[in-house]
Amino acid sequence: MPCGDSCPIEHTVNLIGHKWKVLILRNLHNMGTQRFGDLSKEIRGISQKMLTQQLRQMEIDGLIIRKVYPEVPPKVEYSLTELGETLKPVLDSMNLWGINHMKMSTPKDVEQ
Amino acid sequence: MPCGDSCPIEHTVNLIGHKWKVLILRNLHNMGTQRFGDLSKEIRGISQKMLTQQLRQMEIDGLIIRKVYPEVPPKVEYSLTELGETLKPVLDSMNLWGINHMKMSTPKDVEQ
DNA sequence: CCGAATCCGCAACGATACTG
DNA sequence: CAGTATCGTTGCGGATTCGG
Repeated sequence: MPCGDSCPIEHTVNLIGHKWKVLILRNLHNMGTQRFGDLSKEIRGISQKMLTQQLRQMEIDGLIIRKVYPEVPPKVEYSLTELGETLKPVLDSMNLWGINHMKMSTPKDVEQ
Repeated sequence: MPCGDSCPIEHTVNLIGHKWKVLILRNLHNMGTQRFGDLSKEIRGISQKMLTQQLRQMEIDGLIIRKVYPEVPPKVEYSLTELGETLKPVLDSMNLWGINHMKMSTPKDVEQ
């Protein structure tokens, strides 16, 4: 992995070119600040380890903010940074494409 | 495991929510039809196995077309399908985000 | 109790060598 | 040239455990 960021889209891909990251960002965009448990429940299919791992990396990359409340029971909230907010057009385009090209197994049942 | 196409963006992610797929699509978009060796050289960092694997899946998903020339030496060309072409807005938004937020000397593009 | 860390089994991945 | 085969390594999911 010599390069990685030689092209603009490669930079983007290195930050959000991962299935779970996109879904996490989608959740934070739609729902706003969310707790770990909320994300875990909403994004069913993701393991706790994967969720933690991706959240940590996205925090390092400056896409999200991790706020820990030193309380009992533990409470950790995740929210988008300004940089994370700027990804909205990308998420929107992906969402729009999904709407237009999803296999309509149940006709005209496209909820949006 | 209802791996999810319950949401539009999940459908998109299931098709192109992978680092290499995005880069492959980017190449086919920018360069047009390309041979296996071309993709392998342009997308340095990807292994042949990974390239083959992702190309096969994208062919199954109807994003690209694989054209084999029954010759010696072998010649295989990959190109975008109509469906694959429709992903251009998504790739463009990712590329645009990369341009605006890549850590480089874009003087004052960072403002939005 | 919630969020994260640990161990383990398995699938994915990279590098190399080989084939048609 | 365009893959396939094999192998060693890494990454991931699941269950369990820790820690506040």
